[in-house]
Amino acid sequence: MAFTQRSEDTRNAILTAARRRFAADGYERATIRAIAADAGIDPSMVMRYYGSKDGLFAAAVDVDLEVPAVGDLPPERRAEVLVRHFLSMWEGERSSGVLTVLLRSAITNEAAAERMRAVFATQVGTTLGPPTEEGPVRAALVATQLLGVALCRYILRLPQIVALDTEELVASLAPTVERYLTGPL
Amino acid sequence: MAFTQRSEDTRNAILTAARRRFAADGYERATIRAIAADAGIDPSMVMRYYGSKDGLFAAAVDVDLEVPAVGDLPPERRAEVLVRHFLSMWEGERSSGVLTVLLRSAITNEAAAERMRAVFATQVGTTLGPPTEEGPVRAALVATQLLGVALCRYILRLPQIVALDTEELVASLAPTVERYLTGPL
DNA sequence: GGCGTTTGCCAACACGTGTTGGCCTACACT
DNA sequence: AGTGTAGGCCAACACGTGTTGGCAAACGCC
Repeated sequence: MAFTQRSEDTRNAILTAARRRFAADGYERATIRAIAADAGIDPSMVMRYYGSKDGLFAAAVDVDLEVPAVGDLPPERRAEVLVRHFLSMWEGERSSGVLTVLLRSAITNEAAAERMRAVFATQVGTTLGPPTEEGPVRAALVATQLLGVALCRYILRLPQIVALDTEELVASLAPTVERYLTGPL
Repeated sequence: MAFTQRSEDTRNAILTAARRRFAADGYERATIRAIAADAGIDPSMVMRYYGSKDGLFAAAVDVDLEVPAVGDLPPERRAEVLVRHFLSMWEGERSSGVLTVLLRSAITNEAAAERMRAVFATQVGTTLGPPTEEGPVRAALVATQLLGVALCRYILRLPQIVALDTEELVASLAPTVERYLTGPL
């Protein structure tokens, strides 16, 4: 695959358009026709390149969270680093909505939910510190808070949460995350 | 409307089936035909009783959160009462999945998201205490944590969160909620 | 320059959807 | 018992969907 430059270009154009549409409309409402129109090509090309809508979705949702190894940091800094990284992943241009796609469709699509659990298990549960008995539970509690913020801020768009800037969010969330990481259970 | 008993029965049968289908499949995947089949009647009846799929959805998602007026309680008890109430609303049989419907479809359906913001604004934002300047922000922060838990527990079904029982959840979440209600911003 | 492969578009299919109108049936009321 | 009204089903429509096959054009290579 990927011989010529031209094919790679449209391939990426499709993927970008797909992520934007999936992020904006969710899996079911995002139509192949709309994605193709955004990419400026014919719907049948999407099929040729990605096989099916499911195949395109799988490609669009293939993401690396790049969770930093906070285990090496002093305990009192871990929470802040995590919150900052998480927010920057969501705000970042380069992610181009992958996380929105993942979360949004994990909610309506069981396959996507399974993928999300896998992402969590492999990329989050293991990197929060030394593998102790209670590590995964702590990581999951952190996830409830961070995903809750993402949900309210980027999907439901609760005005009060949207209005907060990064620093205010960090100040509010970091103590919570810190307590989940180090406090009693 | 609602003259005979028979019509009221099938009306409720439709609504129950609709809630279950909407909760299980989301707005787009839940088809009127499937809902009608579950209710044991003809698809056209759904139209006659609720006008359209949107109308049915609006009826299915019409919910009262019954948020207790925690403003009257001593501050240190408010968080625990809120968390307990929230969890019991989700676990409760009587809700028959209304909250799942609301959250799940608020994510793919902009109308549902708007409704969710409205529910939050009218039923949550006002009942958490005396109407101060920063009240709504505090309520919204509480929402991020509680909705995050609901998301991970009832929709994504993160194993670590599903495994916790009510008491463990309350013990973990109440301090967070308490800090959002009373701590510094 | 000629030729095979790739890139792309067009038109169409098969299917499932929300929605509608017409018809039969059973109830309620006098 | 007779009759009007409401409850219910059937068949169909119009539409948008994912997907497919065939055909024109552009490219890379000899």
